[in-house]
Amino acid sequence: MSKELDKAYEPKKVESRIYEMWEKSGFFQPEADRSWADNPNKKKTYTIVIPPPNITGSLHMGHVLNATIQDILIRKKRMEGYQALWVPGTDHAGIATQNAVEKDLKKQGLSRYDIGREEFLNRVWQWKEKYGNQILEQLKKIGASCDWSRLRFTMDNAYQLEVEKAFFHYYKKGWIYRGEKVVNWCSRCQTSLSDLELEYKKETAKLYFIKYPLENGSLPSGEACFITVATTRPETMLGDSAVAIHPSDVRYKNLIGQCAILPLTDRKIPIISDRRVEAEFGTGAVKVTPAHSIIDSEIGQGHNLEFFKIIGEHGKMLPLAGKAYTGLSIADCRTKVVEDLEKQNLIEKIEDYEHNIAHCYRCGSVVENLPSLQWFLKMDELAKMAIKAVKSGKVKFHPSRWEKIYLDWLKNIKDWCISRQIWWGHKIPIEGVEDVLDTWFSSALWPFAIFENKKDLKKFYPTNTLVTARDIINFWVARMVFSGLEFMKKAPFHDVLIHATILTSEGKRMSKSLGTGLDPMNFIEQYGADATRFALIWQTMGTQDVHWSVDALVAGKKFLNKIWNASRFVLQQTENSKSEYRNPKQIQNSKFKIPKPKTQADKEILKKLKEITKNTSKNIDNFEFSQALHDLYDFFWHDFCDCYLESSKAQMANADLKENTQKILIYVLSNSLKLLHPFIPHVTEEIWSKMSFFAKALKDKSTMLIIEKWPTQ
RNA sequence: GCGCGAUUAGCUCAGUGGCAGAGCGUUCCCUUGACAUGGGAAAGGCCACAGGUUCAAUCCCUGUAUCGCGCACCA
Repeated sequence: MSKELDKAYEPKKVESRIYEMWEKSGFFQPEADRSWADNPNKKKTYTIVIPPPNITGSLHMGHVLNATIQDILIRKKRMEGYQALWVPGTDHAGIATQNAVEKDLKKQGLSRYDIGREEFLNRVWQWKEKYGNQILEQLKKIGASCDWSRLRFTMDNAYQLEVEKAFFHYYKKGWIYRGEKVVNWCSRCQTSLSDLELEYKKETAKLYFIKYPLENGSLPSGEACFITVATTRPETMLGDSAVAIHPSDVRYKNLIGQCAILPLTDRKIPIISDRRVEAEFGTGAVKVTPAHSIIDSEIGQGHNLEFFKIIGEHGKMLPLAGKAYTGLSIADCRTKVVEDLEKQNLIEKIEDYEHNIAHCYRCGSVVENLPSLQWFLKMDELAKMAIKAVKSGKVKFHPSRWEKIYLDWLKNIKDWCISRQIWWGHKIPIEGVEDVLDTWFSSALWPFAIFENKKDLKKFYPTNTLVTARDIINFWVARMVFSGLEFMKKAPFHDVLIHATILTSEGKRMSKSLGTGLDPMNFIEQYGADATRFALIWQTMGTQDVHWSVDALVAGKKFLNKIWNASRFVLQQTENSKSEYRNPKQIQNSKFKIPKPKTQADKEILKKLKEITKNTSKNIDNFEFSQALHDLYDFFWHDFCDCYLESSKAQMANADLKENTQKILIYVLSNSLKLLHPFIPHVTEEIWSKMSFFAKALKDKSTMLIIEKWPTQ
């Protein structure tokens, strides 16, 4: 026979049909009825909230790995009888989405200012309708068993209320304040940025050594009459308020308290000492520009220096820079300042210098420092809470080394600039303010803000496991922890699983702009979702980054075919059997007896099955997914197919052994399918349904593998 | 500057204080009734380098090199 199963496994014929079947069954919802009784975990919940992808893009390889891991965890818990809930959703992603829509507008020759705030926001919502769900459809394609009835978006009405509540909660505590501080400013996005939103890129620049004349004309030695400072930003000298040196720097000891004449201006600026100056850098004397450098602003505050804001929000020089420079771009101003200094012979030398320049993480423009009126959230108490949660073990990182990234950031944290001067986002709920909140302010509330009704909140919060990528440990994980502690009095999750990053086969970062990105949808199209899941998990051993290789996909495809054909064999061999073991009702019955071995081969395979059952559970619980999959692969391919299936052929020719062998075949296959199901759900469900077909029980959805009882021995 | 990770077969990676492993690739044999997307066999490794601990080190310790990644500085 083989009219029921094709000779080769063809995912395209199967996957979308199976997914629809699951969706219709309602089994993605934790409330769904289970067919089997005496479930010890019936009252327990197991919850995962998805890291909500941005509404700007489509899934990349990292998303697929991320989702596959969550799906493995959820599917196993579901089969163990838990009320397993995986909440899906998307993030409005303030700057990122706004930029995407602006780019779209630009094609029509428009800017957001041309159409105004209201119309612009309309367009963003239209964008969200159009593209926002694309990524969710892709999640379905890979088999993610999310509860779609609980789909959330960070700008849902109910969610907006939670954000407002959170804002006022902090506000009333006095933890949110408004102030003029020197912040990171992206002059393209026209908004402030937090420290985390900066990306540093190495660049070769010029280091200019500029001579500042001393007020009294000469050093006590009577030789030089300048103090030389080194800078890569000569144009910012127009906003200098001081020259600073390290207090213990003997070279300049006598100059402290004196003044220098700031060239190109008519200002006298004091020479001060400050421990933050590094004596080894440049000449050891540094120009202090309080308005355009964060560290200088701290020095400036400490010494009561004047702040000259000479660079504006659009990256143009302001009047305080002086008449000759007003209106120039930063680059033009630099050229002119250098020329003017050279005319006066005030440039001592120019050296090449390699350093890091801050760029906007969303648009890539160079970030300026400038004083700006912004909202801040006090971080000292919140950071303490978040540190304690990890140190006390209430929140656990896997692998634990990521704790350090988290703790180091929190230990040295500054107040969080939470206002952004963009239009798309949660408006700051204070009269007369046009700013919106940093997108991460709302993401930080995700694990509880998604539960709109109190019953759900009580039942599913705190969640169990957070599965995410390392680059948002501080952006997101840390902020969720303190938000959860502050608003819910409980950390939002217990385990934080930081998974591998998927790199190209050369070990390069996958990136659209570099053209090194691979679209996982192409793999799913060509090899199927199960093979893609297999390939990702197969390669993600330990927590090392993965050098993506198509070989693993091929291996996955072959393995699926192997399972398919082994199943075909077992079904053929048991087609006319009267064994109760063919009946899924029996298979799923917890009282289902383990067949008795009659031969050495029987004994071997049953022993191996017992081992693999134990190990698979253990490995999944320890987040060792790849190990679990490798072991299952070995077991199924070598122990079951190469050894037992071959032995079974002879055994079935023996009338005394035939029926018992059939029982064992069915037993081992059905347990294998269960163990494999979290990893490769479609093919296993499809085969399972064929087994049901032989028992003429297809119509009963309670026989679906997705809710089968997870094997325990 | 500080820290983290890696270095094992041609490639991608597991692994263990006591004969070195997988997938893919390569070579040879097998068109046997689940599967040629298969089966059987084989070749291929000074486990980065140098010291140390040990009866024994690829594994533990110290150092070096190379690659990758964070953080800080980035005047």
